[in-house]
Amino acid sequence: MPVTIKDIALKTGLSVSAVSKALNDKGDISEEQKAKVRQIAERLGYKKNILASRLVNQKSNTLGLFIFSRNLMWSSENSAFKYLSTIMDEVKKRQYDILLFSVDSDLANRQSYIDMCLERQVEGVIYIGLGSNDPHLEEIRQTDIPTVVLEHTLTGKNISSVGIDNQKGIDLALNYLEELDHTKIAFIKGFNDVELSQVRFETYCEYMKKKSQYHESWVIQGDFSLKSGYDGGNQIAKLTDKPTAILAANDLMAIGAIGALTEQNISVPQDISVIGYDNFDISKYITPRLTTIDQNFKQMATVVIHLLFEMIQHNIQGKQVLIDPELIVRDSTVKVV
Amino acid sequence: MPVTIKDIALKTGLSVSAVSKALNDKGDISEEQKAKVRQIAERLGYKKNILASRLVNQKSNTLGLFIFSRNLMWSSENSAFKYLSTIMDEVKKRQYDILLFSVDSDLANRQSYIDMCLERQVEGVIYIGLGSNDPHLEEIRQTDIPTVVLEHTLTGKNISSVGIDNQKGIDLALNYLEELDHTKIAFIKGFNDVELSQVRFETYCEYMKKKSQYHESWVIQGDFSLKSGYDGGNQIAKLTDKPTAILAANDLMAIGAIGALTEQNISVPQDISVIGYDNFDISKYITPRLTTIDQNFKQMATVVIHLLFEMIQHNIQGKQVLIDPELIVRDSTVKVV
DNA sequence: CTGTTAGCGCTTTCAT
DNA sequence: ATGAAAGCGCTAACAG
Repeated sequence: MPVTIKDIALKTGLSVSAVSKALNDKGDISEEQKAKVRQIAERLGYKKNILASRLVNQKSNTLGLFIFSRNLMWSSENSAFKYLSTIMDEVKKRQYDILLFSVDSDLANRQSYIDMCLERQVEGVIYIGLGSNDPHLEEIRQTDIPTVVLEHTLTGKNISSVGIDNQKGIDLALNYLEELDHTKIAFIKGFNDVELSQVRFETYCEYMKKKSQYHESWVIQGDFSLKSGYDGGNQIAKLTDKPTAILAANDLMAIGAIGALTEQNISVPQDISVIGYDNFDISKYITPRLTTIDQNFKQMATVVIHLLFEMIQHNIQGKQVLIDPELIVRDSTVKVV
Repeated sequence: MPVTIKDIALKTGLSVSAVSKALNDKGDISEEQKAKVRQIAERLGYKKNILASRLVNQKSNTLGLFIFSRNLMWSSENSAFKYLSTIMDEVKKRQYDILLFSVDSDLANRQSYIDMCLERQVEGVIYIGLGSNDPHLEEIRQTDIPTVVLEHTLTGKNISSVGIDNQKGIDLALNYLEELDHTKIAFIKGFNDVELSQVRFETYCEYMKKKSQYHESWVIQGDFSLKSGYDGGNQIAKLTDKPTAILAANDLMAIGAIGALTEQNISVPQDISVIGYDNFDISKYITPRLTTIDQNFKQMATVVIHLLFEMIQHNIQGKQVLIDPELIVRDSTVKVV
């Protein structure tokens, strides 16, 4: 049996409420008593039962965190982790706890995300990697719990969303390739069911169609994994009408593709230029060093927390924020000869 | 104001206790009433306040999770994430919640990890990436809360630890290099203050000293990051008495080193063989494909959860488990000519 | 300043 | 089968 406030009351001869006041350093209690209580508490090894205090305070000081795309997560190839450290720091600063929620891979069996949060009195929720056809999307939009969605736009009274301006990012890449005289550009897509993937692809499509250079065979379906990029690279290697450049929807697929091309004796960037998206740290260290689009994960995470607490504490309405991406030129892209 | 059990009691004309029984599907309540209660609850949008029920049940159904090495985490280059998905799944299966604890980077300012857990009535704790000179180590060892430590051996009445047999892993690598006739082997170390790093280095030391081939200049201090591997590679490139092989304490440093060597026109593996440790997914896709030591992260995570719940539910004593590593031969290593 | 009382939302004896 | 009452550990309003 852990020691409670009651035990301290008995030992000190004070009332429970006096002890509570002392422990919480309230004003209406003498310094002597405070000292005494603290000393006894220390000696008894007292630890406050935060669950109980949260119940009476009607305040959980807890945030819920959902991370999706588990398949990617498994291989630590998930951008979610890029945000995590910043989120943890910022949340801790504000004295909140984080409940890390899992989601059943079995769609049908899923309990409502909102219910999980409601039952735990969660004050705010963060979603990372939410799918654009997730069955609970509408429910999330309707909820009263302040919510921030990363990498996916969602509007609603208590919803903010933070993402990269993917259209701008892809345009950045495409325009750069244009400067290098590339017109035959292949695209390796990510998962179809996340928004950022759709936007990246659509931006590519529009550009290529505008240039009358859109060819089905240059569009490769990937899933953001290294493996799918590798497979994509092999597929492109087999093409008779090869592109001069490949734009991948993320760095990992770009790296996978480069691996495959290299194996097929197609050299990057001499034969084919490759450009990624994400600016993962590793992209700077592979050979050739990868040209890519930078996302400022840390900035995004900071904005997420800022928006969330604005909603929680000041009841401010949700906002949609798009962060500007940046082109990082390295060695995997070269001018067409 | 959220709807409570009391509201349902009023609406149904039943008592609070009857409603509680109905909601929890207990035996001593008629089926009709159960149905009625459930229907009203549904209509009112009732959600159980789990905090309250945990308080009375004296059971938090919550696990604490600590992830250290934040500096690495920040770049998603942390093996911690490799375990995370499995841990989340297994914990969810058992109907437990996970509290993700942050640790102040400011050592002095740190609240005791144990206190954080105690206050939240956490039933079990998992530590990933605990430093071997963490100030709270002794406290962790003393705690009554069932605890599992990953990647670090720690013994105590309620402590289990799960790790890779790092000595075996490094021996695997070294023996393989020996088969390839390498005698001049450099080593890129990780952080000095985590156990796995120490073991990996010591195993290398012993081997080299046994062969009378140990040279200070072949030992490079890294920190597990790509960058430090890159710097290490540059350092090695400058050596007059160059090694014929580099063993890095993890894949990321190996990849960084390869990057640097390549830039210095030292080709891997023709000039220098490189071998990593971890078998990160990416290692299969870079050029040259990296020879490395595999750690079965998923297996490790499964063991962690198994041990933890054995301790929590069956009061079984903690165990120290070492998982066997495996050598993965790829293209970054070659026989000395 | 200090103690008494009530109560957060839920569960569980124990009568009825 | 149902309800009254007590209580989990803590805090807050109010009296004294």
